[in-house]
Amino acid sequence: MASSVLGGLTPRAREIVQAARGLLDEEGPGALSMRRLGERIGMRAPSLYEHVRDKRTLEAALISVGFEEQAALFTRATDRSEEPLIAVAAAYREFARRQPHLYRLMTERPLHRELLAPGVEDAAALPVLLAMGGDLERTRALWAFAHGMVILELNHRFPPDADLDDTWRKGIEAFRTMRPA
Amino acid sequence: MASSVLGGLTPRAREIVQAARGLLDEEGPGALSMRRLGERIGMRAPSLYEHVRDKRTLEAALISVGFEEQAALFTRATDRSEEPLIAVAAAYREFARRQPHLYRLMTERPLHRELLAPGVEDAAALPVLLAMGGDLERTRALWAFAHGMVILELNHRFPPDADLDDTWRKGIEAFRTMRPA
DNA sequence: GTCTATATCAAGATAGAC
DNA sequence: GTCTATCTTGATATAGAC
Repeated sequence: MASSVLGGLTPRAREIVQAARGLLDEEGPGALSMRRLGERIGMRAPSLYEHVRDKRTLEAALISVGFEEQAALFTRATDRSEEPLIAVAAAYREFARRQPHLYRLMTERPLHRELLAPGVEDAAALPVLLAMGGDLERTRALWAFAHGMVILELNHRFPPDADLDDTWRKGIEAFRTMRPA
Repeated sequence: MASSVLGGLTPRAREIVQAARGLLDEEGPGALSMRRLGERIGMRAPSLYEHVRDKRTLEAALISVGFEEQAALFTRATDRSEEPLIAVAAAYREFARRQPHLYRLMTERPLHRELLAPGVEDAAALPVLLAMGGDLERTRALWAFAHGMVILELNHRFPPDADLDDTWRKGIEAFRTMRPA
């Protein structure tokens, strides 16, 4: 079991969460309704409530899995890298581009941290913090830059002629070369 | 007339857009329904359609006004400033904090540029570009940082103990001290 | 454990009377 | 120009039968 979050569920609940993930990935958060979810696994929507508490809890499970995947991806990217900051930024962007809908779900609303699997958020943040030499505020500033880049791109807010690879490079360079406080 | 966007509307349409702005500012995008809007100005929802094409067009009018306000605010902040980059960043943050719901409306979805008043988007961007010495890609990187900071703060995504003033300072410093490409 | 039926709520938009 | 009535769609969630 790659995910300890999924591993902690009953088989039917796991099936539901996995179906939710498929629906989310394929059609976005707007398509993630209990009805559509029921359709996907051949069950009426009301029956889902026998296995998952409510929709918020279901979304929290998806978010927990997302954090697990980020933690693995970021750790792999920074391990043995000579430029961990560049590597983790590339990994961050890659995660968001490959799973844009999950990324939105994870960032566009307040986190219900009490519904998350314990520790998953910190586990995802740790490799980024290490890549920034342990400086919390600089790490958050880098995160803001990376999130801004990713979400503005997903929202098609950059002008069509923007050279985003170059923008990424210059932004990262700003953080990489700044002298420690 | 402070706004050329509002100035171009019939009186009734202007009244509707202004009521929409009030509703948005007070209760957020979720409360901005044609029904609620009708209530606010003492008119049934269907009658609104005599004055505004549809909801998307109405939202686009609000966004155009937002860009006008940003342009004025950013220009005022950078004029005669000795540190225009710091000044424009502060103004950007101030705009978002003072009108969080309008800010969301302006950034969280793809822009329907064809529905905007011509030129308003560029007018808001220009003072930022000037503050960055005319470098487009660096300006976009700064924008991504500022947007990331603002939207993560609005979404309550930073941990409660985060010192956001300090994070802003460090992020801006990274961009301010970076050597030109 | 799953079903049907239903409660409740809210949305955008149109037809046609006045 | 505004109204009432309505269409169409969709959501989360519960009650109670099987």
